[in-house]
Amino acid sequence: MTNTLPNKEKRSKNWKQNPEAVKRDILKAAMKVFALHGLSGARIDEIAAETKTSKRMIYYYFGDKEQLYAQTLEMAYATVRDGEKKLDLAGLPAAKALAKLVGFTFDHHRKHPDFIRMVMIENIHHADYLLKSDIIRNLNSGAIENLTEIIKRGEKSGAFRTGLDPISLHWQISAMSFFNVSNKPTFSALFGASFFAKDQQAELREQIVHMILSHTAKS
Amino acid sequence: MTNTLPNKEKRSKNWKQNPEAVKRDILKAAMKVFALHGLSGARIDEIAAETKTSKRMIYYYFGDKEQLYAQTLEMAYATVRDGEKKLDLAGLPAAKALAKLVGFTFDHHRKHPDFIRMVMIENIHHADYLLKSDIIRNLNSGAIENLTEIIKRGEKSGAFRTGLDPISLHWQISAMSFFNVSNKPTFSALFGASFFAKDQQAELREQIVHMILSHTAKS
DNA sequence: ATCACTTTTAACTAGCCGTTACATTTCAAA
DNA sequence: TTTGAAATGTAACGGCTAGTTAAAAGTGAT
Repeated sequence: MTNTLPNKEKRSKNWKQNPEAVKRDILKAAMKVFALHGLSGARIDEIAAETKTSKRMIYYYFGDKEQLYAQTLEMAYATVRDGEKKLDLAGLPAAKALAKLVGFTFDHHRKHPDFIRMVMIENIHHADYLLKSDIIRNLNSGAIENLTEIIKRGEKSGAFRTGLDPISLHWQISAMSFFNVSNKPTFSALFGASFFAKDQQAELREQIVHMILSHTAKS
Repeated sequence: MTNTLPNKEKRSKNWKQNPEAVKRDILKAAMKVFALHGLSGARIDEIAAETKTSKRMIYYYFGDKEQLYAQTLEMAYATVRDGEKKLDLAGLPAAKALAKLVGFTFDHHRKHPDFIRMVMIENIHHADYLLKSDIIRNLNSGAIENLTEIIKRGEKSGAFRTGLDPISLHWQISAMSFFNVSNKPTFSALFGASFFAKDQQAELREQIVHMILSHTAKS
């Protein structure tokens, strides 16, 4: 090991060669193709064709297909969780905060179908790659902390019934928001695509908010 | 076309060669492997190894991998929908009937993870194969008819609020029952496997029944 | 004995992952 | 300014996997 390695942070400032950008470009292309075809269905050549660079560079930076997939999954979680940070619930009373959170989650999932599909694929693979990633597990504690805080406020103010479990609540919100995107193809094939049209989705959104709120409200 | 075809029903009685049994055997093996690895991830050799017969017979009876997958999907839907027919809601008042239906669906999905995984896989493929299958589409009208009937009774008796949509209701029940199985790997990787332990699942089941009932009840 | 249906054995072939050879460019450091 | 490591491009290839098929033999009704 030589200790005269150039400082990567400094160097990247004025470089035209930009390894980080190339990596991002590859990950973006990989996300597109993996989300479309799954891990085994995706072709490295197709991913390469979607990049500005070449297949050669994929192996140069990521080693093999599985490692590329693993890092793509990490990126997918990171970007989506990053978007969730923009939600600010601080000033609101508990019920309002929860309503906003549910609605936001519903919208957010709809806006990120590729992320949903990555999670679907990961479930097909029994979460093998997620389990290997320390990064992803750390990202997801935030969602629960948010809910824990809201529940606490709601119990104290008397708006919520007692004994609510943040993980169960998160599960319920996730289930309906996730299913709405993940199962759109089969559901609309069986019961009609109109269910996923704009106005029907707006109504569904309100129903879900209502379901969660009436479930958490003091009876 | 020769009209001297032997009567297949009669023939199968004393035959040792039994094409129907071979096909069923293949479909069963295919279901196992497709559900485990997906369409592109599944290996014909692995499917063949799971059968009592050989790889060649798969092609003899099913043509190619895609047709085998398509028929496996049809079988998956058929068996599961068949199991649902055992549910009898005739004598019950609407609210009781709905509660029973929700609980049953939750249990039924849990009992058929391979079916759930086939549907997940089909969603990854944008329901391409489901759309080609007339058989499957016809199978699924039953679920909606059941709900329509329950809603009608509930509205008439005053137990339910008016304006309930059977498809929305079916969506809500499906979402939570489906997600519970489909996303078990990632969810338990992120938030702990204890959530899927026996007692916690029983509690979740009750919560879901409660959510649906309080949502349909007259406010 | 015939003939369609069924089954076995074994091979073929295409595609795709992964690798490598080789040349060139970029930029920091000596 | 020379040196050298890191980064990129082009192009080809090799090996193995896995889907598919050829050919021939077996089975059983008529």
